[in-house]
Amino acid sequence: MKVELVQWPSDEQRLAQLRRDAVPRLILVPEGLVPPLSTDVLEDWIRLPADDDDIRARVRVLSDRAAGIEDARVPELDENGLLRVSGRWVSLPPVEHRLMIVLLDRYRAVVSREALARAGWPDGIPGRNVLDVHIVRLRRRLAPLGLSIQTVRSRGYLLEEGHVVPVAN
Amino acid sequence: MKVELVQWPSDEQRLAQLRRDAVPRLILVPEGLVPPLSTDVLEDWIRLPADDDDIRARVRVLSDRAAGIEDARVPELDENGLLRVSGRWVSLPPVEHRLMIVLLDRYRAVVSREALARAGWPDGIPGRNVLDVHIVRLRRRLAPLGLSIQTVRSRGYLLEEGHVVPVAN
DNA sequence: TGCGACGCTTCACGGCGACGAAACAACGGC
DNA sequence: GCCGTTGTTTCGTCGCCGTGAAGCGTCGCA
Repeated sequence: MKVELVQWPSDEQRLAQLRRDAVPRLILVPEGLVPPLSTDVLEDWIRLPADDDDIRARVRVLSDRAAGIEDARVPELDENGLLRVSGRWVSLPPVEHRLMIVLLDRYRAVVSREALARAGWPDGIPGRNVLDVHIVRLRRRLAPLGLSIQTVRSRGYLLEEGHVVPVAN
Repeated sequence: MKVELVQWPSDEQRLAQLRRDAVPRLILVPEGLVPPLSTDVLEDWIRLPADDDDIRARVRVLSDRAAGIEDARVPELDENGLLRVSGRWVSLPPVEHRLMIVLLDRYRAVVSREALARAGWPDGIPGRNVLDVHIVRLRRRLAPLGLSIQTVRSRGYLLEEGHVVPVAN
């Protein structure tokens, strides 16, 4: 993941934005100025003037950390129906658990309604509307984890990271 | 928490030990040498010669991070039924003690009701509802320690740090 | 352009089972 | 005796799941 270089204190506003967006960043602090401190593991700073290799070293570490956090963002489903993503979790009831297995198996790809129906109800689907209802319920349960199910009309559904709606101030 | 200062590369062995012990540490790197890099959030380095304030700043951040991790550390249960977490403690009666052993063994993972029943009553469970009642009592005892037992419906229970529930409007 | 068919979303409802919690009684150590 | 622990009963609550129905946009077709 790309690491942003931030001039201090001239880039203060940009720094605030990068912090909100959880973007890894290295703050360049001129001689004589106090660095802005944070325990955020995606933030680091370096005193100027600095060796290019030192800057590269700190950028490298930040980038590796971001990659590690990124890995933690891919959802994991255990055999008990517990779905974990980036530290948080929800428990999925039996039907939604079975649906989630195939959705995760084809993460970011389309899964047909038939495939979902077979996964959710191996003994045959009870009603014509059941799948739709369970998709709605699954959507609501996934939202707090930052996951969303997209509809691909007349093709099926697709699981992906939720879209972060830009907050209008 | 105390942050260790490490001379590089002369303190290399000590550094390895500190890493194993998860002790926060700041590595002092003389001019011209390549710093040892790690994504460990409890490790940082600084190029010499450095301003005392800069060293203090980095030590401060490491210390704050260690404090944050300290708060989240896993609870410990001794053979007398004393449960300690972040300085505070409670004493657990026999049944709850045995339940707690398996809950801690699978910290943050689901423990089935059957497993809990076997742990709590090795000679067979007396009644149908006993486990539920003891879970309730355990919950009340754990709450002051910031621990909570989550229900995973029809699958079991799960022990974790208590949730600070963000109040919705 | 207007209309209906279709696909999808969402809600409200009822049945069922799992779980929560209070209240009470029995037991035992200090 | 007093208090903490334990088991039991009982009742209330909540989650899960299927069903019916209303709403809405898209597409095909006359």
